[in-house]
Amino acid sequence: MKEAVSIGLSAAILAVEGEQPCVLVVAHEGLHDALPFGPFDPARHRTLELGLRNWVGEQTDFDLGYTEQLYTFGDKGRHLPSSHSGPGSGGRVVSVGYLALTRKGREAAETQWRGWYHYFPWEDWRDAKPAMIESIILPALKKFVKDAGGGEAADMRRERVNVCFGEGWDEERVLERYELLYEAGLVEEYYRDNGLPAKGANLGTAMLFDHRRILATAIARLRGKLKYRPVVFELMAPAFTLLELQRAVEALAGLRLHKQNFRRLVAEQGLVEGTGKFSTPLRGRPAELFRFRRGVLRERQAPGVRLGGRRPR
Amino acid sequence: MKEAVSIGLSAAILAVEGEQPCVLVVAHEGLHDALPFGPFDPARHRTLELGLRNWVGEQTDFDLGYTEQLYTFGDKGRHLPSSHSGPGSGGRVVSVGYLALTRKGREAAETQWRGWYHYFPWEDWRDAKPAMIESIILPALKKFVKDAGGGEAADMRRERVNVCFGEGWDEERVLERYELLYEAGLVEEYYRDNGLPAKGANLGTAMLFDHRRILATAIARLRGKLKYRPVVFELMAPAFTLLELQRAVEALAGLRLHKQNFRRLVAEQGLVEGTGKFSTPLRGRPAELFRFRRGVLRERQAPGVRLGGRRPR
DNA sequence: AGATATATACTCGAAATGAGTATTAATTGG
DNA sequence: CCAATTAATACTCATTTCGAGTATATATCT
Repeated sequence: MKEAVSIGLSAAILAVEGEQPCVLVVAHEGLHDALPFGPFDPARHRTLELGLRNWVGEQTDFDLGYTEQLYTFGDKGRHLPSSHSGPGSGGRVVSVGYLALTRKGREAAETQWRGWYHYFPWEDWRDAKPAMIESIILPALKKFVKDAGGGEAADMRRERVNVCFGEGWDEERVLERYELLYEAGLVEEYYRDNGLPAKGANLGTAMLFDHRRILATAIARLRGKLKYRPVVFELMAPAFTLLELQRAVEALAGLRLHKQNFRRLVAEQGLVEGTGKFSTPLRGRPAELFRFRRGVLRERQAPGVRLGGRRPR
Repeated sequence: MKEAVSIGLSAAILAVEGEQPCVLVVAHEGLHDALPFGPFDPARHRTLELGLRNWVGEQTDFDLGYTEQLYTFGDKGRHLPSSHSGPGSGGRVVSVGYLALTRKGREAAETQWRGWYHYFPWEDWRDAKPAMIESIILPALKKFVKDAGGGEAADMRRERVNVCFGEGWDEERVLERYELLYEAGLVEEYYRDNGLPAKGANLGTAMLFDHRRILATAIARLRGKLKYRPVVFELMAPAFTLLELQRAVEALAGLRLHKQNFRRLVAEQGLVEGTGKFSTPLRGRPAELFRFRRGVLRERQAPGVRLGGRRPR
């Protein structure tokens, strides 16, 4: 090895508050939002995950509950310009991204929670299909296909556009969509990474380095996992009503669910158990408070909240 | 960063031949089988994956088709003893594992294909539930639970044993099972990594470093992906009969499938299309040859071979 | 011709899924 | 107190999917 390599650990720390899914960001250098990021020090930490937990514990007050490694990025040029490689190091930074789930609490000084649809406004289909898809994204992607100049390259682009934004919204393809918009020059990072002057539509809020890509990976992974592992409960208070649970799932998935079927599912699967206590809502009938039933882990194969969502058009 | 870190890239290169799922290994130092492994040189390679493709191309004759990053391991002490850290480096090795799918071809001199159930004999349920589960694994794990001395620690172990080897075989939990057997001292690597004299049952064939763990991760990922992405076709010849396809899926999943339902599924999903040609088998009625229908990628959300397998007891 | 092996077609009941309607229990404004 | 409103909860129903068969067709081998 001739060039020094250092390892950076980035974490997409996620939470839900009511109907809003959030991510913990640091207002980095006053320029771009960034994910909490720390170096891995092999002298101090036995494993990568322990390194992560260590500096997250130092920088914020969180107890990371569930954590999961996402992906290791080592790109030069693209999302990681070498001029910003990291503190005190001249060489390459390889960054290992993590997903962490937590309950919202008091954050440290420089960090704050932000709704993640600020970064991915096209991903929230709860109220309706986001208008920007028809008005901005699809026309721009049509041009992107055209610019390939016909032939096989154009076919591949057309297929990607269709898979990402065509008929049949697949809520899990968050990363694929972001990568497509990146390549089509629809997000700010594209111009920044390539040293070009910004032009055209810049969709969503940009982030530092490749952090938006890591966040996209995290959301995609979480949306997938939701369906076959009871991960939502990491984000919920110890007791909750079924509607609160549903709203949380909807927030994460970016879709509306059918209420009656949702409760049937959750109940039949044995994911929750009643506490006997009831909520005291401002209006409407009080709902029973439920808690997560740990037993499912033993009993069922894939205990998750399968979401047969409704996709508005 | 005080200590030097180097990045190693390991690849689990998988193929299927008839009924046998294989992995490409190098007979390393005459001691243990190893996965093809190479250093990442940041000076030469723009991305991690390009680095991987580069030296795999050098060491073997393969064109890696589908590749996917699996996991980045940075453990000290455990699977990566620092005395074997890698060529010419004194510090830690962080290893990035990859899954690659290919069609079996002529391999290079030092490499060879081996059936992956040599390393994980408990994972092959095609003929019957492997006898070693009842005769060796479960008794040993029972002792492992007992050794925790009751209380919460024992409960957690019991739950893990139950999830991994209890009622309801989940073919995807390959890594979880391997990790459990490791911790319970049922595989050779446990004794090697901890500098202990080997004792008790050593299940399956051991591999170098943490390579068996990476292979377990690869198999788990592949078994999962099978169901919602048409990855099997990366392993098949351009034309194949439906039974050949089924045998390949069964080999990967380690389960038997219901023939009539399998073809119904594959046909209804539009995963394949007939070529009009027919096989000329040694005995029995000739079967039509099919090819993968690329179109599905556009049309369907999760085009995979959903396997409602039969699990013998 | 008959045995054997495989391909392919079709059936049937059970369970899961998607989309409702109906009813109940609370609050709020008149 | 009554009607409107909001939300919880119960129940229905058609459709699809799934698991497990039976039945029949088309080869080869002896």
